[in-house]
Amino acid sequence: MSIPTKFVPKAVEDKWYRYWLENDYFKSTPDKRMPYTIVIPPPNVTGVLHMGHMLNNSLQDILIRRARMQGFNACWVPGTDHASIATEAKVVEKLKTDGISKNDLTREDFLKHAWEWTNEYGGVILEQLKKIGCSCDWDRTKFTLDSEMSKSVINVFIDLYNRGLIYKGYRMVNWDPQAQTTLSDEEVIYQEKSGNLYYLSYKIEGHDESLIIATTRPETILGDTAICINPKDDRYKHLHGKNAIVPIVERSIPIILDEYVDIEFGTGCLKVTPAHDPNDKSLGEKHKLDFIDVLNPDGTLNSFGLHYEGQDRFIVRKSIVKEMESLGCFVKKENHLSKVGLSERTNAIIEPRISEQWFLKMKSIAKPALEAVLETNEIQLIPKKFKKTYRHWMENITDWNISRQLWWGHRIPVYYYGKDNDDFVVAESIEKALELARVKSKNLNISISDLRQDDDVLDTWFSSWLWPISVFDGINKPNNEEINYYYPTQDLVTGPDILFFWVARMIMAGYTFRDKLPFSKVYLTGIVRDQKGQKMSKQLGNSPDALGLIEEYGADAVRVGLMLSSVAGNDLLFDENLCKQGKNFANKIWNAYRLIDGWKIDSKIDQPIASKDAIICFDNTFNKALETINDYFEKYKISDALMTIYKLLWDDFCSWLLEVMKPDYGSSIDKVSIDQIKHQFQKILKLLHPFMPFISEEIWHIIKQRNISDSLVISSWPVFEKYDKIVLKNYENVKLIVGAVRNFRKENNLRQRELLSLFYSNSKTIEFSEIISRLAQLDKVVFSDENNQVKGGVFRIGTNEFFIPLDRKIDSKNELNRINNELNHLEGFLNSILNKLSNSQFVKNAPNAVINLERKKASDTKEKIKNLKSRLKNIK
RNA sequence: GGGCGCUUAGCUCAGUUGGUUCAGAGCAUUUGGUUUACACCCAAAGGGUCGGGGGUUCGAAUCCCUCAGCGCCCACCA
Repeated sequence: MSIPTKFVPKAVEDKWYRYWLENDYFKSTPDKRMPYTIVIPPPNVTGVLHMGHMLNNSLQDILIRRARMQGFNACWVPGTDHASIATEAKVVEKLKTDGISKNDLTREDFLKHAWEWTNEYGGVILEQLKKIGCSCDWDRTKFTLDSEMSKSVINVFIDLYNRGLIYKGYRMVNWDPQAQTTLSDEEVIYQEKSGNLYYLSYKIEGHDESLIIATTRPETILGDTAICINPKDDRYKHLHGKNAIVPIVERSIPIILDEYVDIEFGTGCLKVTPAHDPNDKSLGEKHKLDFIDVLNPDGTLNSFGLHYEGQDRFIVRKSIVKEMESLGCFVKKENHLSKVGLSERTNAIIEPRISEQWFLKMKSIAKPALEAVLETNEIQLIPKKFKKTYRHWMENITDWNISRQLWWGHRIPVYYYGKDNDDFVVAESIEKALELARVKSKNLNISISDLRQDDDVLDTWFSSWLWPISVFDGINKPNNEEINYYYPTQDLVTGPDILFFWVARMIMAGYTFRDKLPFSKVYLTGIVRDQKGQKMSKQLGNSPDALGLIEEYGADAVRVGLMLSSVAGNDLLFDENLCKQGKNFANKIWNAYRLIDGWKIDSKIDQPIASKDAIICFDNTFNKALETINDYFEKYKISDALMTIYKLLWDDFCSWLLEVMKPDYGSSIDKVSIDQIKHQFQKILKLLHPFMPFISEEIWHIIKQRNISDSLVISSWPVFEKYDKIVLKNYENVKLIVGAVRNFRKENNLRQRELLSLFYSNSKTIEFSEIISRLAQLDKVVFSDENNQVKGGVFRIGTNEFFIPLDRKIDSKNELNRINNELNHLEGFLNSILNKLSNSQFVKNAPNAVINLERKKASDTKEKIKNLKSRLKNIK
């Protein structure tokens, strides 16, 4: 036999992927069918495939492949995200290794480098997705910086501005003094660091008395504009309404009252520096304090720093303490553990800094998005537990800071024409801006050279929140055929970590720009962790090489490995052993095919009854499994669906069906049987296809029969047919009997192939006895009520008693033990039932069905006990 | 600090509205097997007071309270 005993994935994966592409099986265009659409969560354009992507995209592929087989017009739109911050940082770093500093480049030059980088590395990840079998419509590939996509973003900005939802405001941002840029909150890593807490005294105006504040950042003293105390703090009641004097600058500042101050912490007196601390900023706004910024962008003090101007903030921290000492204002210092924000990129200590940013008002657009998930259930989150998190965020939503001080991204379409803060217009092009500026300023002399576009770009999410709409160009051409057909999409598969950043905002965008939901189901995967429960990351180096895994185990196996452990919303502890399990499974499938393929067919042989019965049993089993699998899919229990298929193939198909139908060595199989087996196998391959597309397609093509469509990928999902519960019950019984005979052999050290006979009593017929004979190596399975006369072994299944004559000493000790154990168990069980039934409360309160059930249990158990006891007597 | 969630077999997890023998699955482990598809195999076995305590109920893994441990999100103490 030339077929290898082990499945070799490499040999088939590329072949079939190419074949699918060549035949345009993944392509979708609007037609009469119902659409089933998924938009991919666009990975970073310069990213490389990691385990999270594998999980995510395998799931999407499973959903889309099944939908395709179900007859939907399946459309999976792929693409990549420009990922402003991450990409810009990478480019900056790369330039640095080439000896180029970003600060030395013009915006245009920098963007040229960035595009070069993007064109070189961009899309690598999409190629990697193909390796795991993703059936995206690649002709639709989008990039968030494509001109069409850009236009959508700009149009949306203009639209929102015109609706009065976008405004300019001041906000405290994370400033990286080393890179001289703002960072998003996500790029700030908080670390516990031990530092000092300095106690310093401030004079009270018009008094001899002082008050003592505690601070970790003495260098910001020069920016103090108030002292804050808790109004309930009895120690300081006498200070209400007074002023204090900031040492060194000798500035008089008010003593304000706010419950924000923790009486317990430090001295209960807080110095307020609104320009350098987010909390102080809100105090400053609330109490209308002055904002004094004492820092330059590079982290040195500015002119407000007086004689410290030009010195680094950390040097000033030390010297200012010394100066305070000499002034007699220093009281003491304590060790203090505090969290310090560090830049993820440069490791520099972040300075909170107030700057001008663009904001989007969220309250009004959040409303329909909140209702859709919590009230109408138009959009479902899977699992449901995320609804609460979603609500919490949406109800407390704050305005969205959409500007970033970066170059790589969609530049904010705001053009300034004058010196005033309000001298700007919002327009899609500079020409248009000129027109508007002339109108707004009533100055026709303004020319293009007078216009200056805002330097900032938009937050990356400000483009990705449009993704389900913009990939179909639904912003620019709101009535085009594609958007009307594909939108709203069906399922979105993504991680819970971007529920707010992305999912919630897409929902808001959907209702804001199309008045419709963007998708109806959101499947939130877990985060892939290693076995210690740590998040997989490059820094930790605990992330397995995704492509390496495919290389080692095969794409199908890796997909199975991931799916076996992935319950929606639960983090999964990734274990390479799961891939091994997937590989073993692939091999099992492969060998099932090898077995079938190796049989000689003889069309003159009649089909044995056992084979005919086995097919009946399997067919019913299949339909029951199909019902379960479909139900699991409905509930997005993908791993359960896979496990059901796994067991269907491994246990029911291989261990039972094939074992029954396998012709004896050297014999041939009849035509009917082989056709039926292939038919059943093909149905399983269909179920398998979404999970294991490559191996299923490979085997499909080898065993396919003439009247069957070309490719599995476009074949139809099996249609559920009603199954016969009685058949299944009898089949279960068969399995129990076979198992019992096998046990009997084992206990008595009988050889596998030694023929035995089986007699049974208490039941006139045993269904599918031919199957039992074949699998348990019996010459007959017959009814007899006289089996007790002969020597042999006995076992019981349900109420039926079985007897195997054996002309040889059998080990009755085992049997005695077993019967006694069972008797004990049954008697205890019976007792508990009888207790229950004699409990008047139970009889009074429990529903009739439950009571009847208990009665039936009691009588069944009594019967069993009676049988066992008579058995016991006979053995003795 | 605020909010949410979790705790079931050695591991990863199922367990619908409380009610059949409901305590489950896969993997792992142990034992036994195989000249006739697959040792990436076959057949079987062991293994859990459902985190602790209390309550509601005729009846609790399931509902309530409480304690302990773990995790996530948000806001962060000068």
